[in-house]
Amino acid sequence: MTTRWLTPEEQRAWRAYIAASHLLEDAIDRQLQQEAGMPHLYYSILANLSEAPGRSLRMTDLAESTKITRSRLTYAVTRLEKDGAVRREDCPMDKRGSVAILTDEGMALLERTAPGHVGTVRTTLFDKLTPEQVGQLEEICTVIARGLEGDDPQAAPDDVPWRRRSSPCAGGSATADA
Amino acid sequence: MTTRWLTPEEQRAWRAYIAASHLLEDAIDRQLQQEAGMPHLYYSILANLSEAPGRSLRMTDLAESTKITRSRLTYAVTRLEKDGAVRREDCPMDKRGSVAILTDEGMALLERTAPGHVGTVRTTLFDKLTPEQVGQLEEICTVIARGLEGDDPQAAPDDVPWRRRSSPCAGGSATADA
DNA sequence: GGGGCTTGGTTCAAGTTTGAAACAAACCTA
DNA sequence: TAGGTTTGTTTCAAACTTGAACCAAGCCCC
Repeated sequence: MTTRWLTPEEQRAWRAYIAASHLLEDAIDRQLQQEAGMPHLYYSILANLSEAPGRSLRMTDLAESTKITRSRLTYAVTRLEKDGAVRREDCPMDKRGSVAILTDEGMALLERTAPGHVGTVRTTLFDKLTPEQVGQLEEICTVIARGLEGDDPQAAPDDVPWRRRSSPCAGGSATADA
Repeated sequence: MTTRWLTPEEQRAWRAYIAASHLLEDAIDRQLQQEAGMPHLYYSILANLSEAPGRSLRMTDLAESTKITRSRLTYAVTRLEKDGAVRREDCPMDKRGSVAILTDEGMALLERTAPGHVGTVRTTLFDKLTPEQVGQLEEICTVIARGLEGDDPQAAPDDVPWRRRSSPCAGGSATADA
């Protein structure tokens, strides 16, 4: 089949998207690097942990919830562990597994830096959008994400339409990415 | 001033955005790495060059148009030069400057791999959106990007509202990022 | 016409990401 | 229950990114 090129509208949208996502990620990374001493991804890892029951999550679940690869997560958690923001424990239910746990120090860091982060997200993003646009953005992103979720490149064409996973190691807590 | 946290709608939008942008970038990077042997950014650099007059652009202009730092670009162009996709020349008008030029080989690579890339952008993004959503996405991203454009962190508070730059070294050509 | 500031680009070290391989524990299943 | 496969995680080397220097070349202006 001959390529269906992008329409002019699609091209404009695509370019705008690329520009916005680069600039936005840069701005947020810079702000967090300055005030929290870590890039956005690392902050998100802490934020995700803070919302999980017991402020802890198995590595694979954490990778899934932050949308990153397991090896990237391993590296990140290793560093966060050195920083004292996270601690690793063996998973009691599954000897293969390990669990990342947000330490009190990590929680404190999060609480201390959350206002600045939210501020940046606000001024760079939400303050620029109307409430309708916020809704539109959510819809658009949700659709895209759904289409790509658990999109293991090596899954057979009409394989596994269902999705797995759920945490074993328990608790109860709060405080978000932004 | 006490922090204005994100509303529930904003939180949902923000999370969806983070997820979508990670997943999308990953999918596109994987596809391009496979079929073009380079990550998305590098492909974009070639695409940007292909559309510039003379298929060439000064480093700073290229960095500006791809929304990346100069040092990142230097590294990328060095690699693309090794690959034979790009060539560097001294800028005749300004002895400090250097110009990146898309080689015929680079152009051929682009033409060969563009269909696959467009295909991915289509199936992961545009096929999932209604025409209205494409328009909304463009608007949203344009606003965000405008707000962040040339956002040198070290620019004085109410400094330089105007923007500079324009290419010196000339020509004429085509073929887009997607 | 020689300082002093700005601009265009590169370099370097430290940090991060990638993807493939390695491992070990868990899960079949005959 | 041994053997084979899958799953959870880490490891390793190679590639990439970051930010702070650095080095010229242009600019300004007295």
